[in-house]
Amino acid sequence: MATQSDITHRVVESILGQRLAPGERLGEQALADHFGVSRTLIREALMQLQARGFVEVRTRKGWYVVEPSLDEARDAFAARRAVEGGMLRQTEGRPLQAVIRKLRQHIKDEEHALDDSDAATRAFLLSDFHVCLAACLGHRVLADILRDLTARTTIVATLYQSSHDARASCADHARIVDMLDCGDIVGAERLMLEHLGSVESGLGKSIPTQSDDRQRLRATLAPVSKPEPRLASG
Amino acid sequence: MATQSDITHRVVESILGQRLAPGERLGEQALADHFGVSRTLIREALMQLQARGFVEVRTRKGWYVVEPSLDEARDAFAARRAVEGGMLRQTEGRPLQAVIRKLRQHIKDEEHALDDSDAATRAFLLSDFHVCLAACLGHRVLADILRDLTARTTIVATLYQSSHDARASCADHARIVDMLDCGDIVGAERLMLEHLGSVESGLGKSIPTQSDDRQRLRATLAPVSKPEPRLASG
DNA sequence: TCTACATTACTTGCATACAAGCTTGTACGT
DNA sequence: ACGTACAAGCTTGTATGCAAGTAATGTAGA
Repeated sequence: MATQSDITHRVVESILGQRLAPGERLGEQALADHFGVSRTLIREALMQLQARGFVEVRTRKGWYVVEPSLDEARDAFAARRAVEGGMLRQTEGRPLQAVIRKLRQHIKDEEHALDDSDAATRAFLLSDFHVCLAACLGHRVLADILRDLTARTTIVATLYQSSHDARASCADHARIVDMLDCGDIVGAERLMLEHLGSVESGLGKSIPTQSDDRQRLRATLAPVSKPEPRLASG
Repeated sequence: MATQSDITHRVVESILGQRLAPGERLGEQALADHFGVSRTLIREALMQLQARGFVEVRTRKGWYVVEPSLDEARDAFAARRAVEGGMLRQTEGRPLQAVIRKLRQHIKDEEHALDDSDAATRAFLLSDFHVCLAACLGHRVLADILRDLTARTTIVATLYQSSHDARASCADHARIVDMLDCGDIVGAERLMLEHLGSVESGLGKSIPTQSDDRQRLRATLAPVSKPEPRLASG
């Protein structure tokens, strides 16, 4: 038996792990069956996710993971630059030893995941670094905000097939922490902005077609030229 | 007949207008009766408001407007400093004429409200300035975030009876826009941080009593010393 | 008079039932 | 053969009903 918290957590985790694709349909009954609860609970969870900007409802048609436009995608990155840049700048003159220790541990986890873990874990950890940074700095509200913002940019990255490499992101993170360790806050802020910029610049290479349904359909109906490595079954 | 949007909007507006006090109880049936809908819709709206951090539910007891602790209050202000400071800094080198024109109009509205309008409108406009700033700069996501953040600090201000004057805030806003007009972004950022700091510094003078119910009761039962100008009825 | 306990009223938690609408499939008319 | 009208099934939207728990009240006993 699952609670609303379980449901919302699982959905957010799936988004952060890039297992839930933008435009994907979330049927109430299907979710209810999956979690073993009634549609009421599912609905309440979806409402919360809607308020956080993860899903949207098309009346009498269904719930869908949001599909940000290119403008909205850029807006989300701009928001992250403002928030994360501003946050770093506000830390000027604070003791950071404990923070740095925790962040180094997080980066170690990222590196391990690069070799060992699945793509979902990798994507999750890379996003979680930014949340963790806020949390380590004692910013609870900003941590919550960044969880939602990174999820949004993760959706964007999934949608526009960001070309940015996981290893590059991890290396960026390490450099940021190094800079913090030097006590160079402004430098760390600069690196953070560059990091976000490079992730964003991987976007826009492939623009999705109008409606997701159409896009989905088109992708499904073009199996010949599709560059997928191999198909497990079917 | 009201939709969820109506309900959430009205609640948020009431919070921004300081008509809904922190700790205030929101009975599902009472809201349902008020809006002329069933508890289901009310519940869904409350779930959204919960996800946005405005209300919390105590199981089998009721829904309440959140009552941030002093720590949470400071955290909210810290978040606003990071977000609004970072946002301003990101505007470096952008044309601001149209933005400044809109903000000047907004400040005019604030000044009018200082003389003519009720306290709710005043409080709403003062908060809305910050949302408007984000929106004028083209930051939709940040505007949404700031709407929630300003609401949270408004709750805080209500709870801790911030001593900061509406006129002072309005003057601060005007100075910030003037600084933007000079093209001095960094100066505007500094003024913004000072503004937020002075609002925050009005806090903590009076610590609220234990339970809000008792506090509310006490306020209700002390009509003699209550400094309200007049009572419309009852 | 004070305390312990049962009862009662009230509130949320969750599921189910029904209404409204969209999509799809089919048959009929042209 | 083609287009339209109609009907069936599935999905969301909303209300209602019942279960579970809390707080308050009244009552009996010391």
